[in-house]
Amino acid sequence: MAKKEKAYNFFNDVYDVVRLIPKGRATSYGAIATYLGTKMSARMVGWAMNAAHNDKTIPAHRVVNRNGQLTGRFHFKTPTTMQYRLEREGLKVKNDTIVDFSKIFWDPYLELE
DNA sequence: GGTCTGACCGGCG
DNA sequence: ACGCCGGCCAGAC
Repeated sequence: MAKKEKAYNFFNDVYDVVRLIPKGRATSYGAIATYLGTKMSARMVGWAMNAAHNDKTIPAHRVVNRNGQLTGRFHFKTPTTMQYRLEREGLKVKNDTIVDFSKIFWDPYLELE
């Protein structure tokens, strides 16, 4: 029971951080994992996003991999939904990759301290 | 109930 | 520079 709750909190923390991502910015799975103190478990962040589909308040499109690549685009309704939303927020996406990702990169570790 | 995979990342050959 | 491999945790078969 307790273990399950712990895992649940981890997912919840991920959602919480993702929700804090400002419009027009993006972060990476690894950055979130690092902020949560489980940098080695960046995979779990992605896994958490998968479950995040249940909650539409989570801007999963603002979370990409360290390359700024929209690796999770196929998990949306359509493969272009993720790119469309990012572009609508003022970001530039080329070849499924965020242009100037390092510039718009939102690091929770720095922003949230 | 063991095994595999997954929206990742960093290190090593 | 490129490619492979291990590691982390949780869920699906």
